[in-house]
Amino acid sequence: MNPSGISNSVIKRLPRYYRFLGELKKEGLARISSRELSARMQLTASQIRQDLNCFGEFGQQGYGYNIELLQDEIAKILGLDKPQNAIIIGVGNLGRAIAHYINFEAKGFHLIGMFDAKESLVGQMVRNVPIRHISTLDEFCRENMPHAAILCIPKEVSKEICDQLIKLGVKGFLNFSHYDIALDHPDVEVENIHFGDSLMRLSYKLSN
Amino acid sequence: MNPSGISNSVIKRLPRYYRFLGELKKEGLARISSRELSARMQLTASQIRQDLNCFGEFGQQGYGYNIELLQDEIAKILGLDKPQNAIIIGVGNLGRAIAHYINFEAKGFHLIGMFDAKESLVGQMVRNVPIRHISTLDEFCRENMPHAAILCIPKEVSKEICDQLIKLGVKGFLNFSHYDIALDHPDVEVENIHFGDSLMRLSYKLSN
DNA sequence: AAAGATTGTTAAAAAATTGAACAAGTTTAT
DNA sequence: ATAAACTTGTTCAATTTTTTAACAATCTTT
Repeated sequence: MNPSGISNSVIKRLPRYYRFLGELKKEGLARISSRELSARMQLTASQIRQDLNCFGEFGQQGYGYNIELLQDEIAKILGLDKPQNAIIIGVGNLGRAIAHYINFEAKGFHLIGMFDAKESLVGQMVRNVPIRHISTLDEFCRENMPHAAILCIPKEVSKEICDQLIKLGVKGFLNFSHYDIALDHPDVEVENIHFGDSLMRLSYKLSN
Repeated sequence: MNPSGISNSVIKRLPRYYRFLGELKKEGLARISSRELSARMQLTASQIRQDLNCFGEFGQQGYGYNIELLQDEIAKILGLDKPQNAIIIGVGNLGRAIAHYINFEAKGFHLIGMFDAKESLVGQMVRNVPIRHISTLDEFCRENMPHAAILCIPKEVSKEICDQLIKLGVKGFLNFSHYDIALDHPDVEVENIHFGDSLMRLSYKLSN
């Protein structure tokens, strides 16, 4: 069990609930029962009720759940209603794609800066956010206090930047590098996305 | 337990073992014991021995593991020694970044094609692979038999393309879209990467 | 006011994961 | 050559996690 008292598998499922509820809303539906939702999501109704019950009582007997209301509640649970400032470190192909591709506001974050070591990139705007030189990171963080950093840099430079960011008060990382942040900094929240690992697992599954 | 008889958590750890062994090799080391490796990876020695024992006996009493040999064995387990043909569907910011950023050959795949619906992209080369028009997908697949597809397209078009690809014999997906492939096609191998979900989980962790 | 539906909650069952222990076999040092 | 020090593969038990089933309480609908 987590420090929070909520198991990891529940937390992992939350964004999916959020997404499905968004779709139901789009379909114009107003209410849904755990049984209907379970059929759609390929879960058991029991599991859905239990998952939600970790955080409160959002349904009504005989009625089910109000879709919009439940989605809002899950948004609150996920903290989406209080966006946190985030910066992107590394604006190569990946960093740039992330900046373009992701709707940060809808995922609980507000992108306030991008940093790279390449002088030629400095000053460029991506989605109204300017690329700054990595040497200005300290100053920027002291002034703007980002909560989270998205690491789109190679493993080799990750440790140094991480140390720096953590000293500056950054508490969370979306980590695309293969540097093991959590191992060196157990006090910090990390979400890892490792394309390579995912591909290797796919390779495994296809080979066996 | 999996069809294969190997638990998911073991499979999830395999790429990390592979990476760590690669680093040890780079450091010029030739052998390592489960205890040393466990200290580096923040696991128990027992777990490492048990994980490896799922696939065979790769160590020697009193000696430990030969690093290069063990890495090779894990490569074989992951199927990295027999690269599978892969295609990228959707060459927007994300697809392009993936194509540039990932060393497919090192992860068990061989990138043989990229597809997009935008005429203006057709003919462009990315890493020596040409972008083709999505209308030529059928023909291409029948001739080249890709095993895996990397979906860098929006949810709305994913279902249709998936159906098409599966009919054409594609067995594995690296899925960046929010379409639930596994739900409609339980017979197919899928690795999901959902940036949005990861960000929301990070938001949750930072808010609680 | 009765019938039907569905939640929140509890408790049990099942499954997965972890950790400790040790015989058997290797290596290293003397 | 021998003994001491290591380290694996493997087993077993313990723990934890996850899932499922069940039902009283309560709401909705007719």
